[in-house]
Amino acid sequence: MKSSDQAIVRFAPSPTGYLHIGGARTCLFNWLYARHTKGKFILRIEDTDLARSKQEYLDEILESIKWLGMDWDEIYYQSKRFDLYRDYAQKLVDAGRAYRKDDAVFFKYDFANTNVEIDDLIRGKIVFNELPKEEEVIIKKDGTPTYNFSCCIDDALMEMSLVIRGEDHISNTPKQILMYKALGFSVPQFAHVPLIMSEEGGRMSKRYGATSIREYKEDGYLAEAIANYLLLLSWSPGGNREIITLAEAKDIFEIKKVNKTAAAFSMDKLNWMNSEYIKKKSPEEYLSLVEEYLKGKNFLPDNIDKEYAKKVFLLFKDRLSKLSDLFVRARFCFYDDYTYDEDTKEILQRNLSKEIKVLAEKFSALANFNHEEVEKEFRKTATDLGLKTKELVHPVRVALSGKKVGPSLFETMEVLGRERVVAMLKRLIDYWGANV
RNA sequence: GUCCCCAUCGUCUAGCCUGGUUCAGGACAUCGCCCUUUCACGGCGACGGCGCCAGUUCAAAUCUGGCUGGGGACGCCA
Repeated sequence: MKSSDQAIVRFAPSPTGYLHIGGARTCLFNWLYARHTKGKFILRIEDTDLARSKQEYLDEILESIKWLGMDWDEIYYQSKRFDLYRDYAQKLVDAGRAYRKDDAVFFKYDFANTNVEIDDLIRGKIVFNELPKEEEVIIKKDGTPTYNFSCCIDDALMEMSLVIRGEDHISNTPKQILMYKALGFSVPQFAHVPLIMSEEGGRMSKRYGATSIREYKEDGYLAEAIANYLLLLSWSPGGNREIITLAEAKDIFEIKKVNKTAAAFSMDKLNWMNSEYIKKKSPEEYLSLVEEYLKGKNFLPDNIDKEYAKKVFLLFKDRLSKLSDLFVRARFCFYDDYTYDEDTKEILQRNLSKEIKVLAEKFSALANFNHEEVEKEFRKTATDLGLKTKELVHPVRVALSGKKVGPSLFETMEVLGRERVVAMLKRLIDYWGANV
């Protein structure tokens, strides 16, 4: 037995789907609690449903857990423990607490023990007035155990000091408590964490955007940001703090501080947090993150100069919500087949062909095409032409990117290079020529 | 239908356990101003909340009850 302050907890995913937001947070809470108490964190794969469990899901779940920054001390597979569950079922049959029928085993609830109390660390005592049925299947006719049964046996045998799981399991708990008692096991403590709701308040579902951790990774969210954001749903480090790493959270995390209220998932806030984490990265870290992210994405043209690409990415670093924003925002730096966005029409209404032509000539004659020189020349030219700087900035930005918004214009020009800048300016002049 | 859980700004939350220090603090979003090369970033500011009704108390966001509202569970799925 471990000393009582060292927790033994588990996360018990079922490989019948990808690791989703809710599961990830339950996992996070378990992991944090185990690490906080210097206890043990067990992964238990609940793959008793042979038809629906898939290797691909298992791989993905494990991958996501690691990606988020967690690790585990032990891992078990329920599919390898079927004999064990059958043995315990047989014990119950022998004791007259269960019976066989149609190859299945039915557990008989002890109704003398109807008032089941749950000792819940988050919610206090929960008392149930009724038990829904008189009996429960514990071994299905195919010989596999049902959830409540295998869950009880494993939580007891693996000596869980605390069962941390979603609130949706509260109603399973009285059934399980009765089984613990029938089996002669001591009943663990429970901590039922609130559910994560969709932005609309209902259940999280694919209809309302990504639900799996994998999808967020694919979309260019950083593991630290996801973990941090998930932590903030139903838990707070206090002191008006929001940005916190797992390593820091581990020191102060208390399961009793998890609140009872279901929290709505906010994509806006996640985006904000992700951008914070991107900004905090050093240029080198950011660049390798982008490189890793772009693998297999087929975004960059084949023979693109790597140094050029890096400069482009750096241009956008502090203004991304997620790495995939690059696909839309930075595309103009790699391809020149873009068209001008619909919302730039207003800017292009005023025909500045003559002025842009002068600017292109000045740029062609410029000794050093770096952003300082470009800016100086740009401002001077605008003034000479009787324009405010910004009257020239807007259309030039559209010329170069097709967009109304973007990074610093002069730095962008330096990165793009003289040749490309001049060519794109001419393209805008042609556009005016064709559209007037 | 039965059982269970929950209830502070639009959203996430601090405060609630141990009632007065709170005409409730922070963050996201929104809006405004400043900076500026547009957006963004940054800075400043605004908007906005203790669901309702009783009760306890000198005093309630904080304690109690009811109501209302939201959520969950009722599979030989997990």
